[in-house]
Amino acid sequence: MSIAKTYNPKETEEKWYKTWMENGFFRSKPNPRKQPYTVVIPPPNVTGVLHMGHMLNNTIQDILIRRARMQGKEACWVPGTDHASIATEARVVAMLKEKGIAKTDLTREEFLEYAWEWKDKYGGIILEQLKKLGASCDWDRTRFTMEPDLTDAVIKVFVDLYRKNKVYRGVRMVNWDPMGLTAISDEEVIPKETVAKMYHLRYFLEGPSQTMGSDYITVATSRPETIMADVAVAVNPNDERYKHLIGRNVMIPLLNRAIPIIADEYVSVDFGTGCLKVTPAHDLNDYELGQRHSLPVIDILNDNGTLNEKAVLYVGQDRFAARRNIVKDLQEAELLADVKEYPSILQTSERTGAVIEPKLSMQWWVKMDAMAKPALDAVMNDDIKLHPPKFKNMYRSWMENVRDWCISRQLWWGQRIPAYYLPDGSFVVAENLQEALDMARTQTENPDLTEADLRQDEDVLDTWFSSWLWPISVFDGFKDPDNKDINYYYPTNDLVTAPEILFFWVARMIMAGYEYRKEMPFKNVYLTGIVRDAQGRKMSKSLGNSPDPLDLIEKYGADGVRTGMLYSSPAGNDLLFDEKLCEQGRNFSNKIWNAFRLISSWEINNELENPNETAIAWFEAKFNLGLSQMEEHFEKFRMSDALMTVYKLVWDDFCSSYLEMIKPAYQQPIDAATLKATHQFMENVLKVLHPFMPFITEEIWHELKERPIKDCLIVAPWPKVGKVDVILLEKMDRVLDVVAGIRNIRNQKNIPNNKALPLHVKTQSAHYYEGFESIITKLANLEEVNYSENSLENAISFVEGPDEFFVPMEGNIDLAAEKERLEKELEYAKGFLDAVSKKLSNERFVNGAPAIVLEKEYQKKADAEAKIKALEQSLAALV
RNA sequence: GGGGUGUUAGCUCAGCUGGUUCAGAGCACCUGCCUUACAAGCAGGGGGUCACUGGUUCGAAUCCAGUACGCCCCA
Repeated sequence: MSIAKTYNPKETEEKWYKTWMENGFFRSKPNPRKQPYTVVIPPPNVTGVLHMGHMLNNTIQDILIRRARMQGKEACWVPGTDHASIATEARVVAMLKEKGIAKTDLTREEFLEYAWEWKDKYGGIILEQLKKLGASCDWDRTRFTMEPDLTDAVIKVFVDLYRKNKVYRGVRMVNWDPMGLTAISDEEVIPKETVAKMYHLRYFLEGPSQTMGSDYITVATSRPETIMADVAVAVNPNDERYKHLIGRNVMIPLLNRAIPIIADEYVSVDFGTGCLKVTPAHDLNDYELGQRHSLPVIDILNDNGTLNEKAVLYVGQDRFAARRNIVKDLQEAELLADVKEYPSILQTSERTGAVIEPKLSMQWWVKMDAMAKPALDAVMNDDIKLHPPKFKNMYRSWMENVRDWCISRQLWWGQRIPAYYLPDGSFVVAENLQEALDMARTQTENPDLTEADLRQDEDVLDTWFSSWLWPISVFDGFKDPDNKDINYYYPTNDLVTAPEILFFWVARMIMAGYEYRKEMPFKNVYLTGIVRDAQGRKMSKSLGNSPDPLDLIEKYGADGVRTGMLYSSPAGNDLLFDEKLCEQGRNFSNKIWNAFRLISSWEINNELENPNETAIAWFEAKFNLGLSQMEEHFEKFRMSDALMTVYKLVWDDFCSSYLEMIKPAYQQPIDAATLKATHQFMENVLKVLHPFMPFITEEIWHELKERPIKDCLIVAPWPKVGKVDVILLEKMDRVLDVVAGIRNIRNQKNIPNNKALPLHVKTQSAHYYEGFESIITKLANLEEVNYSENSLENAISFVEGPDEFFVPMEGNIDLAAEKERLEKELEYAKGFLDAVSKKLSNERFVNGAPAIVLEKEYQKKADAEAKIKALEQSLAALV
């Protein structure tokens, strides 16, 4: 049989993904005999297409799931998408616009019809893409945050929290787009750097002036047109300039309304004039300041950005026209002291380009304090572990200063808030209209109320208000709180997500978990870094620096891309992605492929003795050591290190060392025992590689020998760590160093590899090399090995441990160079001995250091002395 | 402004509660090889004042303080 010289991922990937699906290997159902291992996917946005962040995140989840599955756990990875109200609505609005339809022309119902149509058409793309990556999700469990069951859950929770007084209605500052006449989210606000003008205005003190010339204070503002909404002037309590004025009143320029001077730490002394006019209706910080000091709120703007009658002056003018006019009037009244330019950031609307107006409006909120408490404790006491733990601090500072959560959005795509307003202005909150009507009738004592009298809230709920229920709702834990699935799979095990949403999402899931299941939603949170380009820039569509993951898979194979993603992604650190990493991944695939080719090319000869016992015992030890290191990395969620451990185990130990040791001469057969052991090793190697590189390993698993189709690697048992023969490993380390020493001589002296060399070993303990001689001979291509207690003349030598190795050169030696090399080595050894001796002659060290350390130092000293002696003899022999 | 976190080879990072010849790995680089598993490869090699300054200690990349620079979160 002939096997392709390079691995061909494409058909392999399709074939095995299909086979895994057909055999239901991804599927999971509660199995009391097995330990559950559960991961819920961070639901990608339905509008999304696969980007590098998803690649990293889902590769990691797949690795965890595949390993758990092989470990014999009931592995369940639940996939799904979230409805992404803002993004999806924007997408649908754009699509409608192309068709010449404006959102305002449609009713809510008509719009939603278009939106669902859009979702059905495009919403599944990203999940299909995940399959290309090899993601072994239980696709039968795919959920969507706006599907009926999950919507019911959201409504139920809203109503429940409202009744527990944890949801309330209150005023909040939103980003108002006066042109689009809608509130928009922070994400839709585009900051633009501009040079703004700072106007210095004179506010005269109320009452009789004390001294001439100091009877006013100067307030700096960039928005003079809002002075009519002023309710106070604030100064820093430590500001010597104004301390004496705190508590007095000043008059608003032009308007001549009196407002108080108040003191607040918020005001910075060195910005502007140190006097801040407080306009709670038109600035978020001012609003909070106003709340702290119980100041009134005067809103002087209409929704379209013109001034209303509360402004008294400039009524009906647009805010910018009003600004021009008031500046002129202030100047004429000599109330404008100065105008200064300063760099500022202007917030504009992504939709219309209009300057955003901070505007107070009625919103729905979730009270956070009570729910935050158990969620904070769970993380601080490590019930829920964050990986890496450095995020604990960040988590704590956020949870300790948590603000109430605004959950209403002025959109249509999403779950409509189940609050129903009555004709008298009051409202009821209920799971459905019928219930709402009953409540309304009771509340108003008016049995004649009809459905038509109720008006449901126009807003929808924040998408996070769906996502925070995800680990519970995907198992129908709200619909049926005691069902088999939720009881078995919850709490889930590991969550893999990005640090940016630690608060938005992770913290809130923890809150929901304790609120509704009295239990954490997951035990570990693995936080991945941000995928950046090689220059460290965040990958983004606008920069165009993000490769298309599917192109990469096409080019390097899914296995290659998976390993490429992982090579440089320590937990929580950003990953500087470079296509070269995928290339490295592909090369690794190829390496594995060729190891397989070699093994499968061997003909067996049952007559032969096994000459490879040492090599076999060694690799077994090496494998067990590697496996145990890998398990340790997995325990700590150090995926990159786990991969690197296998990488080196496979490439260096298995391929470069083990296979070279046992490889029969060209076209020679191999003995049965060695072949059997090697097959076993190969299978074990494939197993530990499988979570990282599922496709190639499954392919080789089946190529290696005929197996029934159900006997797939994906469900093969994970190897257990066996005994590690440490002594054997140590000996082989020295042996391989000897081999490297000889190869080095070859390199330096340009001796071709196919020329066999004699080796002379000067040693007191030739038996040390028993069992290894054939290995050294084979790897270094020797013709003979001699042992003696003497040096050899006319040879190049090197020292390993207590022994010295000589390769005769028949006069082909550069004596001077050789001498220099040995002297250099000798000098280093002497220096080292000096340092050790000094340490050992230091009484305080000898008294203070633990016995183990001392012992090591004495050993070091003895080794160094032996080495020096050997080197000196070699030098002597040179002459 | 507040808080967090980091600075180790050209790049990306390990280095746990101070103590092995401790200064490491992968990639990149240099040299020599198309040696019938693999040039997507093999063999070998060079490369770092562990950001800076001071302190604790018999001993510091590791602990402490300060400085510089970077990143993240919140305002």
